[in-house]
Amino acid sequence: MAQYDSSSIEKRWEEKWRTEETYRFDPESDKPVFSIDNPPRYTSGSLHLGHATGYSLIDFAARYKRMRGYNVFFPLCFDVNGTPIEVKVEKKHGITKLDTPRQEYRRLCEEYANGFIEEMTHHFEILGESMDPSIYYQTDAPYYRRITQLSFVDLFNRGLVYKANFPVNWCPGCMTALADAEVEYRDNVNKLNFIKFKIEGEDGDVIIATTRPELLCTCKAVAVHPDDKEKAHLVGKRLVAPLFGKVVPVISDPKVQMDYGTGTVMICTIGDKDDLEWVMKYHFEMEKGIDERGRMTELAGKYAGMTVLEAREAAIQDLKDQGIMVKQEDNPQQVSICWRCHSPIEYLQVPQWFLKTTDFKDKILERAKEINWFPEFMRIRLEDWTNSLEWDWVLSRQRIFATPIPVWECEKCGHAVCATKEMCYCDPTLDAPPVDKCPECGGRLIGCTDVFDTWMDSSGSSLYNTFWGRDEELHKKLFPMSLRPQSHDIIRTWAFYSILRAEQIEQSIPWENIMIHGFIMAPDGTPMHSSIGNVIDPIPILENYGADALRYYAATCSLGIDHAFREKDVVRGRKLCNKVFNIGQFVGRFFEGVPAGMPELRTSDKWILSKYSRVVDAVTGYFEVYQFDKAMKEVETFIWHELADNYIEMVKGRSDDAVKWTLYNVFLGSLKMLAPFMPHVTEEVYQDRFRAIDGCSSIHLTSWPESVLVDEDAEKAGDVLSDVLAAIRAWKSEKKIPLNAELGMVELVGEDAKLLESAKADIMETTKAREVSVAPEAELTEEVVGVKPVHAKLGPAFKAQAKAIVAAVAAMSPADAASRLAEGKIEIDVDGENVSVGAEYFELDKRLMLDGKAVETLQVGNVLVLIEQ
RNA sequence: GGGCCCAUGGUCUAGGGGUUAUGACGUCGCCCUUACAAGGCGGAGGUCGCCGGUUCAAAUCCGGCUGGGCCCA
Repeated sequence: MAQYDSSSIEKRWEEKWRTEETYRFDPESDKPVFSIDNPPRYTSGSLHLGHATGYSLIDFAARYKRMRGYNVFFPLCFDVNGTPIEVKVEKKHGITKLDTPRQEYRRLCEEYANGFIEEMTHHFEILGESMDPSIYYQTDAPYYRRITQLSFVDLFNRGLVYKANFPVNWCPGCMTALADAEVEYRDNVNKLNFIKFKIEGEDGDVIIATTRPELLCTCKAVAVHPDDKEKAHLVGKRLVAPLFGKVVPVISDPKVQMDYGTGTVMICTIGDKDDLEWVMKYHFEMEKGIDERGRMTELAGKYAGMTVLEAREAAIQDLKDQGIMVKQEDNPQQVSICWRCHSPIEYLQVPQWFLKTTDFKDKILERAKEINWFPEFMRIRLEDWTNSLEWDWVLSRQRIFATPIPVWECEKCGHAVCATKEMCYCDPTLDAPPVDKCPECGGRLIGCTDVFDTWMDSSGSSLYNTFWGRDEELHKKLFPMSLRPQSHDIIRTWAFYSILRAEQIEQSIPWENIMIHGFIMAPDGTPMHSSIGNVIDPIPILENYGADALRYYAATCSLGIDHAFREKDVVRGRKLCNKVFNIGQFVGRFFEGVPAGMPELRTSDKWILSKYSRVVDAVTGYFEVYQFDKAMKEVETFIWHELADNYIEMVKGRSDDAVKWTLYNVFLGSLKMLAPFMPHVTEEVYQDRFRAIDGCSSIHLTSWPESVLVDEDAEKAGDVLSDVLAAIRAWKSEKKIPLNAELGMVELVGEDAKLLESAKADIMETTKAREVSVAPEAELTEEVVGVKPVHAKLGPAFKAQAKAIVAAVAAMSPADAASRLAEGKIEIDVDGENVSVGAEYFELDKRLMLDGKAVETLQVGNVLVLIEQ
């Protein structure tokens, strides 16, 4: 009759937790701290199923640690920075950053992003996440940006920051650098030009294919594939590029596509993404053939001043005129264009700020080893990434909605003056520099308009969270943090940069542990994309099934790998809520007058307590290594199948102290183990059934359960008992006898039957038998019905002969084999060799027989159950 | 193309050399039993992606292939 109604119940407890500040981190407390470097949620608005799952996994750890007595630091936080918001704001208001005053542009971005925060905070609440608003932060706030700037000042003063040229996506139409997110693609067909390069010092020439002959003026090399035997002789030679007469080497590189064009490609600075990669890989000197306006530079000689397209046409004409053009082919390609003005994008070198990173590779690898990775293999990804680094971190971005780089530069000599620590937070486009004039040449200082890569902000979260730069004492106490939770796609960014920053600022790891979860896929296992239209909105799922049910699904997602969404698991979660709720409804009546200390227990009580104790140990172990899926399964199986299906079914009719005490403790402990996963339903049951006795204001403020007793004899007896009861239930089911129908006598015979001597009352109550007896063995005859080889012993002892031994024994009748084994060993002929195999290599399946009795018989392990109806 | 990971009944999943391969959902049959029919009991359903190798023994270890996921500044 009773059903668990998630919607009203969840809301009630969420409100209580909020108003009572149940999850508040206490900076004054003496308890050990467990701090979580929670991923600040990006303020994009809608809640994604992946977020719902990811943050629930983190919450499991937070709640578990709280119950283990830790002062848990789990901040509510938001990431409010960067290009995606700029792009959305420009679309929403129909503006561009070029035609909007800087401050106004920032204000619109802030307004837009902040507009989501209330709703997103609400999302966390209805998911039951135990984040603490008292340690709230958002990454666009001056108090957060100050930390980014402070750390930069430190790095700047230590000489770890420098300025150099670096290629960026550049839009000649808008005259601005573009983030990758601002680049769009368009299908296009242009000409692939086959042109002749002379081999230096030889007759003969080589034909290369290029779509960008205007860039011959920046040609750096010609590349062929290492497997290309026809062209192998060219490698190491030098070619003379036409039009400009540049002499360039021939190199071999596996990135060359042998079947494209002639399989010989020219590398320029910089025509396309492949060029970019080669330039970075081989450290070619970068020559600037195209300027910021999209016109050819002086390097292009007679083409200087022309637009790229004009220069290309002119170059093609000249190549044709000189007889260097062999042929032209149509070439379908994707061209990168600006999302604002649709101009083709060029890779252009512009001055950028760098943070020294490659010098720290070894340190980062060392730190990565000091951190515990869950799962372990994720560290390999970080190591591979670190080892593959070819250049330093480009810190600067030519954007607006981010943390300003606190630097002023001399307009005459370019000397850079950094802000003092006291000045931070500051905005050099508004604030005055720390000195009036350039200390080098006395020139005017101009505020830097560049901002930081937002990873500079994000990677400082472990510093911000531990009060670095704000409260030295607290920082000492809190740093490094305990846990970084994150997804696997941002190992090379968030995890990597966080480790780098902690090393550079604190010569330390940022956190002791890192737990990395996978992605939630669409039900068919493919990624969810709004463009495909297969995105699942978690809100209706929350409304239909409740947060605890969705969290149950999250718990089934093992760490490190991707999971297709399974609504069926959410349904299962709801059923588990209902089950737990109903157990609560039912067992409450046992709790009147629960004895304080452990009373005299029956075997069945010891059995469930012993099982329970093992489950507590197993679940605790799984939580310690963030294996929530295994912890969940262990708790669920125990509550549902051992506690409810077996023990409660068995003790329904009892009301003694032993059953009261056992049920109270086992169910309370089980609820507590479930509480991190399903905070609402466990709170409901706790408040309704346990609070008056246990006395805590919330189950989430109680302490984690401990094992009570381990009694192997009771467990064995209990296992036999539950097998016997299950067999009798199954037998009734098969005979179409109602389960609650009375039975005459149940007699138990055999080797293990005596274990059940103390459980006779339980059997009587559960099976409704009028009498239960345990019979002596004498009345039985024993028959061997099977002789099973023990492979684990046989294999190592007999190696290659094992197979023949197994076959020979299988060929004998079980009775025959058993009678030979009864004498100690069996003689077997293996390829003419007489092998003697001892009885210890076999197990016997026995059947116990009672002749001439008109009863139903059930064989349960070594126990023969006789039933008189 | 490179690195890491994944592939197990109809579907999803556990298991990482040694009895009869785990569980959920679905499916079939039975049961209103002093909480829960959103429940209980029982059954059917698997060449553990493919091909090789190591081993007395491979779902499990190794190599290759196929398909999928994330990342590659």
